[in-house]
Amino acid sequence: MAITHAILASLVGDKPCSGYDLAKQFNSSLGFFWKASHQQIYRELARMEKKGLVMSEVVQQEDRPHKKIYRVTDEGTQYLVEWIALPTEPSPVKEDLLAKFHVGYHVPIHIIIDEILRRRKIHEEKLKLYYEREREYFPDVAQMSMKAKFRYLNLRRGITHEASWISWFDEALALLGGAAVE
Amino acid sequence: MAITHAILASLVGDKPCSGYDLAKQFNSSLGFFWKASHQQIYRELARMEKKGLVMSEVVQQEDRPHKKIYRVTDEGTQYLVEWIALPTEPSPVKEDLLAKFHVGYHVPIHIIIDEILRRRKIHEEKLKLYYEREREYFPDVAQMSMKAKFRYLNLRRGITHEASWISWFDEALALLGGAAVE
DNA sequence: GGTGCCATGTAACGAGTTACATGATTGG
DNA sequence: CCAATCATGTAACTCGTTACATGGCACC
Repeated sequence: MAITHAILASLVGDKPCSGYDLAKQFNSSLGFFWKASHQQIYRELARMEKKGLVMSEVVQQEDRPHKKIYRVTDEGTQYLVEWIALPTEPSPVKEDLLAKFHVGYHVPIHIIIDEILRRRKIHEEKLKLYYEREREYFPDVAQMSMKAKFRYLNLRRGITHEASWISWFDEALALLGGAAVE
Repeated sequence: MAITHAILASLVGDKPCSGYDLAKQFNSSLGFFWKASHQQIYRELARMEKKGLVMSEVVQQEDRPHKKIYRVTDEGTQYLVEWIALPTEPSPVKEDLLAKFHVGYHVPIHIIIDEILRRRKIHEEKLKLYYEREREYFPDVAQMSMKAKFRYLNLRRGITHEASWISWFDEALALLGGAAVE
């Protein structure tokens, strides 16, 4: 029962929108806390509507396919608020790269080093993107609404997360004798 | 196709063992890169045996239930090594707490603060545990076998991960005006 | 003419969780 | 006597991924 919460949080925290819009958001800003494919989102929205947590309205558009806009019902809002008050455990870890490291000494070291360099780049690009967003959207940290503070903190979580990966990659390269990062 | 890899990595990187043993390990050392319940592990082992990736042998014990010890076949080893050479993407993010933050301004602030303090404690305890293990098992970083280096790096990943959470929690407390951490 | 975006979905499968079930031994 | 540990599993369900399907418009 977790993608339900992510969808509710999105519809309440931002605004009513279509499954298509949600799918896009889950690949960008909402991607800080959740990833989901459009198929999963459509299926879940249908279920949630059956349960009365959201309601939909079809909107016709010119020169474009129709949209099905979903909004959260009172029942859905209550459900979300009650959930927030419940304690949450850290999310379970699933990280392929660490499984590879567990047996890394069984393969030629250059395979590992190459993979580290490749992954490091990915995380570095993401970090750069987050820093840009930070400069653009949150220039004045001292003067922020409550809503802005929470959004800022989510972005900051993305930043600390990516930064911790990068510092670990550098540690790994130093220990395994990989080439210096340009 | 991912728990397969985690199980193979465990059996190859440590030693042949039972589903029960695997389940325990997935809650401790292997827990750095994977979490799995015993039900899931038993099911997956059965599937893997059917595919020929592992083979089992029943071992009778005195005063205890029998054990079914699994070991990796040549085919399984090859499958694992080939997988390691493939690139891996960062694991998808799913973090309830950030979904809560997305709509955090809709609930009384003390609920959020309490949850931050509770979660911070959990991560702090884990970090402490990891540091102890670091001191105990890896006292001499300069002199390590290849295998030890990889194990050490996985532990270090746990450490950087937990540390990044804690620094973020402190940031959040400062911004949201929570009580100072004792 | 091809690629990509807009916008919806279905179907099949594999991954992961929760509940249920059994039965012996050890330790407080 | 109760709880925990050892050790196995089945069944039912939801979550998540991959593949398939449709069809129009915009841009190069």
